[in-house]
Amino acid sequence: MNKSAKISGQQDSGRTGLPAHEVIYRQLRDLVLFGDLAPGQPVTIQGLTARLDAGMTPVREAIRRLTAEGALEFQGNRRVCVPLLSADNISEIILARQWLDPHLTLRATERASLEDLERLTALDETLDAAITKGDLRAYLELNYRFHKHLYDIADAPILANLAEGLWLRFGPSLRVVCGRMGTQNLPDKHKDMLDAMHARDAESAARAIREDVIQGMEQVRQSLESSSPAH
Amino acid sequence: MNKSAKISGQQDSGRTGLPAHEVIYRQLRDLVLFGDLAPGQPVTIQGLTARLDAGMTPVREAIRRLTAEGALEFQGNRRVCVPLLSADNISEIILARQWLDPHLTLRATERASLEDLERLTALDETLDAAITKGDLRAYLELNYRFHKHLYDIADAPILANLAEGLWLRFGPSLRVVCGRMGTQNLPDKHKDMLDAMHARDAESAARAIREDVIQGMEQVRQSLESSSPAH
DNA sequence: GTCACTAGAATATGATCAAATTATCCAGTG
DNA sequence: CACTGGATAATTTGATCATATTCTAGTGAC
Repeated sequence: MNKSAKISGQQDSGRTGLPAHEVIYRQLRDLVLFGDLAPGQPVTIQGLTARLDAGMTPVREAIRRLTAEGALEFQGNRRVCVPLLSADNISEIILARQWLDPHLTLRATERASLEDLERLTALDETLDAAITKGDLRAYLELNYRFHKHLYDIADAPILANLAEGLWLRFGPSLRVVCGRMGTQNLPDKHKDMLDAMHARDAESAARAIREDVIQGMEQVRQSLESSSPAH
Repeated sequence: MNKSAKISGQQDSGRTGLPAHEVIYRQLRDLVLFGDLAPGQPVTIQGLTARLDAGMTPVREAIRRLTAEGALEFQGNRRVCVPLLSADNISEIILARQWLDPHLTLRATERASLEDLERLTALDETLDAAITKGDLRAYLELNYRFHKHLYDIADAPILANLAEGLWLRFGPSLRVVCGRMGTQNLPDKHKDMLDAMHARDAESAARAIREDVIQGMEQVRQSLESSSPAH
């Protein structure tokens, strides 16, 4: 009678057809991406099983994936934490995005359908609303989704994957910096970019995105530089 | 008497202090990197537990990590396989490496110690020996280690990580192409690059690496293009 | 300040359930 | 009578959990 007890075994306590480790991965990724986890904060398996109400195995696998993507960091002694980026690290990310984002924008401009342009415009308007309302969390998520949609349009899965990995790396630091400075003087070259895309002027669109990236990331770099000045 | 049987529970049947999942990860990564796994080949968890003589959990985690890095691919229906790259995929990788590798070489030239240069020279000589001997596997491994060491010298962990991820993606395809063409007309601009590094001519070194990358990767792209000609 | 001990967290295993692929069989047709 | 097509059964493989084991770090005593 107890031999066939409800030991469970598998998934889908929710309604999705997705495996649990996939669901947990996405939840944890969003936690990192939108700054719900602070840089330097330890990430424990048991803490996440409690926080996300999940089993140990799915949480383990999600942590492994995020670690491989650079969103989390092995601390040597089997501990995992959210990485603390140095100013040099940010410089690397700036360099990479300075090349990746314009290139993807170039391709996106050539391929974007009218629906795509409408979707981007709508996202940007919601983004503006979040800024004026001072809703930091919404800003971070919408800004990500704006760029993410741009990547998707570009139809270059590998390059887009690289770019997304960079977002995972600077997400926590971005949150800290924005939280420190408020949502006022945030960069928004999106309008210029959208105008250029509508005109199918790929070069101008790429240039606008490049400025958007540099402006935003330089603020992060400078903030990081002043908060940990000496080595 | 059997209750306390050798259920084991943990690691270190070898001698290393590394956790099993780390060891398995490296083994599986090398399998992908050096073409021991063919593109399209299914990767089963139970197959690997048998092949690598490991438990299920470490194998699972290794697969998750490699999947996150793009070395393996979820096939939707919970199956995992080695990715089959299209010519477009290779084009993306060429673009990225065309930017990444020269940049890293630039930095490496500025930072390389004499020991580093000696090590690179030694690696390249062993590489030449492998080519003349026609030892494909050794060529693949040494070529990787040559570039990897270059990345390490550059002292840019994030950019280096991106570059290594690209190697994982084209490793299996590279093996197929090289196996088809033999080890004769393989690119080797390493000599020019090393001369430039010795002279601390970073620009020339970067240019040499760029040609090396383009030559090698273009062969892969063209091979991919002819083997799957239609859209 | 060093060392032993303890508490807590991570690693790894095997058992068990679920799903997907493969193999098998039967019916209907040329 | 041989052959194709579809449905069902069997096997293989993946997903998840509970638990045992081991390592790390923190605590207190000497």
